[in-house]
Amino acid sequence: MIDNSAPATKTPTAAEQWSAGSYGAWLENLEPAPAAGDAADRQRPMRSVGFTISSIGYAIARRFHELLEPLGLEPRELGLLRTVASGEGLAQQTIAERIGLPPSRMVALVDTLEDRGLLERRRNREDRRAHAVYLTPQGREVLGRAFAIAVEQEQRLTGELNDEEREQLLQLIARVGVHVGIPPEFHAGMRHSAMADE
Amino acid sequence: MIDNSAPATKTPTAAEQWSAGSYGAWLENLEPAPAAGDAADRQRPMRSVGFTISSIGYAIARRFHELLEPLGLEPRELGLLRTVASGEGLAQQTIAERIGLPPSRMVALVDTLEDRGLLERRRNREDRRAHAVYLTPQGREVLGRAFAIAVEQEQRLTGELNDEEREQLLQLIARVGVHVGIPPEFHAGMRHSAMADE
DNA sequence: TATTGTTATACTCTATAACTATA
DNA sequence: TATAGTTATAGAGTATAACAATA
Repeated sequence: MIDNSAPATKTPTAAEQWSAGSYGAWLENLEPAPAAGDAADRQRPMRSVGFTISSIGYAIARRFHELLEPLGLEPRELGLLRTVASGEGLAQQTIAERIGLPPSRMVALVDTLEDRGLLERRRNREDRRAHAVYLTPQGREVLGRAFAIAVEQEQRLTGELNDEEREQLLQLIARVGVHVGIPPEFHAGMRHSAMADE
Repeated sequence: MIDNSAPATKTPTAAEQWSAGSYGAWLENLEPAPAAGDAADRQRPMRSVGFTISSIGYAIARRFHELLEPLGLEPRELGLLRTVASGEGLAQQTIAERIGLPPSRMVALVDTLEDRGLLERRRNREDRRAHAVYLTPQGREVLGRAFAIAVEQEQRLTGELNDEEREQLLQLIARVGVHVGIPPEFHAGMRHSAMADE
């Protein structure tokens, strides 16, 4: 049996946020969906910009996740490695704050990467409460390989666009993104507080 | 303590897929990230098409989730309502298959919407194992309101684009989407089997 | 008394598989 | 024996808050 008492004001999980259903599908016409049984109609791509960006964006992120698997690296772990690389010696919680993660979640995240020898914690001498986080040489190497994978995917994705089209696409998306607050440095999925008010 | 024995071959959760970190951030240069402490640099938008689409797409879906809250409707529930509307009287598991959900998950989903009076189950007379699912008048009304919300968001998102630019954007994204398998009818986040092989 | 990092805990979402009732 | 739907269960991911060490 299901508890259905309250409409739930809680923080939405990533899964909830992403299963956006097919909200833009009606934008073509007022029929709520293509006729049942007509498989061809159901294959017709959506004409909603919002729906299309979020759906394809989801597929791209999932694909990247798969591409990263040979490295044994989760996208979130990669995000952490990169953040550490951007300022080695930062305190654990400073990093957590920067990428919008609660400190308690950082612990396990850093643990696994430290166990794999990709980064290391050192006690800060001036404030012995704090852990300064550093990349290991191996961490730097893995970071480089992940970089190469990202570049490859980008090239595959945009391979058939010429430079002008690619620039055009980036600018058009950016103009759409303004209305949800362009997520600047870190992927919007990494933190839950990046939403603009609109 | 964390079990870090295996690199995890399991099905990634939506959260894992989405927290793509900032994989495209390096595409501008080989520096793994803007210099620490330089807040202005960290605000600089990414120049990676893949990163940008997935990050903004995430923000759009999350925003839509928020916009839907006054209706007390989750995006996934909306997806179900719409699918039911596209073929009323379909069996529960037929719908599940169509939107790529395991039958067991359909149960609670239909339960909550039935409890709220938005749809109803009727026993199929010819096969009394099957539940035919129908919208109620109230369900139809909520569907209409959700539709209006989706249209509003689309207009806000693309308000400053003219028709030509909007069409251009859709086509450019579609050309990128080909490489991850364009999710046609349902949002890629709704099912886990929509990935193309590339 | 406040802060860094850690651990404990409780809650949600999920897939799998066992179960029932019909066929 | 197979299928539609349901329920039970176990696992992962998460946020919150209590905790220890240090300031």
